[in-house]
Amino acid sequence: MDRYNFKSTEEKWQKFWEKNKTFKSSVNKDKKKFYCLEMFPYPSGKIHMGHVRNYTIGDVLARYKKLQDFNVLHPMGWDSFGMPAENAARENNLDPKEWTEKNISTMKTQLKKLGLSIDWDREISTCSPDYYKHQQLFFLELYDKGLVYRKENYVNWDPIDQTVLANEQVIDGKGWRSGAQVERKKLNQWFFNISKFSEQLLNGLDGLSEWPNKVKTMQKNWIGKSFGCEVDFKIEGDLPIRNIKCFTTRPDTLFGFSFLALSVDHPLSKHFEGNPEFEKFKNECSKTGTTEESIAQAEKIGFKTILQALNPMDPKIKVPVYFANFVLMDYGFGAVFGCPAHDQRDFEFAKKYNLNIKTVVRPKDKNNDFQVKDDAYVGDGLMINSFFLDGLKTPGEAIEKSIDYLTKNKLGKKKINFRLKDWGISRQRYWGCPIPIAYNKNGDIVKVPKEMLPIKLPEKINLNTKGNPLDHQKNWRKIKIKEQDCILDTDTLDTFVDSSWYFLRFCSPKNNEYGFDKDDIKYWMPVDQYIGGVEHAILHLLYSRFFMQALGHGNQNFISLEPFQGLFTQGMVCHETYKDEDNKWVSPDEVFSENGKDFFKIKDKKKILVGPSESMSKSKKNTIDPEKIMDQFGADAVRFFILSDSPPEKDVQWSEQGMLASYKFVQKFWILHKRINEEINNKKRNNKDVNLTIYTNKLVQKYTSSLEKFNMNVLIAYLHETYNFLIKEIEKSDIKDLKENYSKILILMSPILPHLVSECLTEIKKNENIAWPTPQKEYLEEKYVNIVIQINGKKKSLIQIEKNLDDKILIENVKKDKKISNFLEKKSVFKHIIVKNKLINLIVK
RNA sequence: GGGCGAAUGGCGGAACUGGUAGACGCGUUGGACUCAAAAUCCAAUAGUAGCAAUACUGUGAGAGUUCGAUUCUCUCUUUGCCCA
Repeated sequence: MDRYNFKSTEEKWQKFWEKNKTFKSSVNKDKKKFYCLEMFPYPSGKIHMGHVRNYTIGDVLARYKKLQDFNVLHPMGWDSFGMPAENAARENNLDPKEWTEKNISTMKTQLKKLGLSIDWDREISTCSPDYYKHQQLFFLELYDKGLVYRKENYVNWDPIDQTVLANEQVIDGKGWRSGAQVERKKLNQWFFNISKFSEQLLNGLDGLSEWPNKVKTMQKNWIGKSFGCEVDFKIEGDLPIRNIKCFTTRPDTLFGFSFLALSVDHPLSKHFEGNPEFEKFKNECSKTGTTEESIAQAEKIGFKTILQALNPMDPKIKVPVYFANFVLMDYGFGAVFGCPAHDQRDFEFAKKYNLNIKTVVRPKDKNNDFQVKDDAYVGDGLMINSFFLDGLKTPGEAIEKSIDYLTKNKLGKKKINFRLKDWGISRQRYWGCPIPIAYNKNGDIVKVPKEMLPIKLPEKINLNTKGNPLDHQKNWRKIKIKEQDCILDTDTLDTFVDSSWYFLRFCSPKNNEYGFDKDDIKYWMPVDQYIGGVEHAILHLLYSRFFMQALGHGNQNFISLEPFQGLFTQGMVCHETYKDEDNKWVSPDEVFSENGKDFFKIKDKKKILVGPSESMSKSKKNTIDPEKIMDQFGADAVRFFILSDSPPEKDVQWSEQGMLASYKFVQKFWILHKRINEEINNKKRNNKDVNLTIYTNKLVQKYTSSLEKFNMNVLIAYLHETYNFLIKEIEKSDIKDLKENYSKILILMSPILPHLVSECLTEIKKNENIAWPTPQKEYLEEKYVNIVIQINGKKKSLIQIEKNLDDKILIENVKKDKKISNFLEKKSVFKHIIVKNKLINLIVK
């Protein structure tokens, strides 16, 4: 018999879908819509297995919903601005645009080869002026709403590359590329006022019932709402400063107050300018990066001032005021009060500068003499040495009472603080969306008028310059706005901005006037199911949620405030890692094994060290090229395998044997199909065997519910099971039933194996309608049931018996069972528990 | 250090609201076909004892709730992710 030719069949169907625009979508208010979206890829060159997994999961869902007669929107685009293009271009003397476009074209071909049900007419690319023009307009809109502002801020500065680094580009305090010690530097930067929406973004999470709790918790922690207190400290000393405000979440520990620490950027610092000691200290501070981690790890250092701060709880207690490297100006008020006994960081600082350490909280199991010794005590407990707070539980009672006291005496007040900071969106890069802002001769901000948008990036420029390449584009920078000579801002937008609204653009990708059409998004939004990697759990998802808030801010026409109704985060694709004797990574292509345990290099037969399975990455060379695999086994088999071995939310191990098994399934299913088709067309059999009908109806039910729950690996198990069942049933079943049930089974399979099934269905169903089956209740109910017989809760036997049998008759039957009667010979039953149609438990003594 | 999750055969993993643990796949073993191999097909496959029917043990460890716990509660161990 002919083997299944996946190559020609897959090509045939892909052409068919493209020619017939099978997956084209348009607004149709008579139908229920389903917006299925996978995170769009960065066009890095080729697709990788992570994409295959992500897009297969999404495609299965999209095809399933389409078969359920939803109006499905399933688009695809390119997150095409970003550093890799600029780096690649610089290294190989290329143009980022050409590099990006070439990659897009390669990857698009590869995605089409996977057989995805994408509406390619809606394809977008964020680096296209057609896209970023609207983004520039959004920027101006937000500027008008007061949600964009400019301020001086610290950045991670690489002194060798003369460039700003993102936090993740700082590794162990050094630049990822140059290896230079990263410095803190002040730069003028644009910010989105995301913190204005902290409360809304936090509360919005409660409504997202179809999001994983894990992601919601991560966002919650990131937003970091804390209840605390604003405290006013009176200051004594020779400077014209009489008080300093500070925020704290632990006002209960004020009696343990032993120093006040200020950021070197605190307004007070202006009194120390020119002081060489202070300047030296400030310089020292700038050597610490800006991440919370680097600050936590850095040695705590301080600069003592001549000032003294008074304890608001007891003004007789006076403590020194320091500048310290671990206090940042953008948290609280740039000032923290030090309580060394109950904060490890303060503890280290106090030890270093020999400051008083007074214990004010004791653990519940210690008495009032408890003294902090080698480490701060940061746990819960009871207050001690704190006058009117003594004996109160902390946190809780003690915090409440201390805030009451401060409020009554006008020394402070309750305050809510958020950890979420405003979103810095300026990047000193070329390959990004230009900021539509210019400056006149006086340096005033001048908005680029709407008619002049887009501000296009200059093309084919020299990238081998220090710092921001756009700084060197003197001609490009010149712009005349309302008769004024201005120069353009040279920063570009963080690429997270590009991805914060692309899901809106997909609703109206061709709209020239605005980023989207109001009616289109009213119909399509929100995204019903969003699918992507958990690595975007915080930033991308939070920024997108912010963007919806910002667009809706003061705009009654914009209703949909949460962009993603359902969220699914899939796990990574892993593979074993290989190293040769020189400790160099070796790719799976260069390795062979005869027994699956010992591996050798193909080239020189030398032994290979097998390392643990890790997520596929180019640096560890443990990647598998999806295109090669598709050429070898076909898209359907790859789709089948990538879903088969693990639940989609967990990591999956790539396995050559598993891949081969999936390929074999496709092949043997085709043979089965040929046999069934032969039966249907040439045999006449009319009998009352309902086994197949019962099986199919049960399958429809459990298959659909597993699919709804994203248990795709279970779907694959059901398909194997179904194959094993069909092969036995094929010559027994009534022909009409065979056709009907087999058609249903094919439709269940079609989201996973779309090419194979399309081919099979044309033979079986000819021109008949194709729709997702629903189970027929009469076949789900059974006459006979299996009753488990337990004795003292342990399974001893199993009987098949009529359904809904009377308890008495059931017990009689149970006692007749050989195994049970043997067991009961010397014992007596004094109780029984019956779970209807399932189980009987005899309690025996 | 804090938060969240996970732990089931040789391996990946199933198990509905507490009710037959190990579905399905991989691997392994035996058999059929073949001169032979590959492919394919059939069978077995949690452990221990037994020729066998069968019996006992068994879901990281320990306790608890229950007629009954992989599932619920507590403690611990290991591990993953996120935040620090």
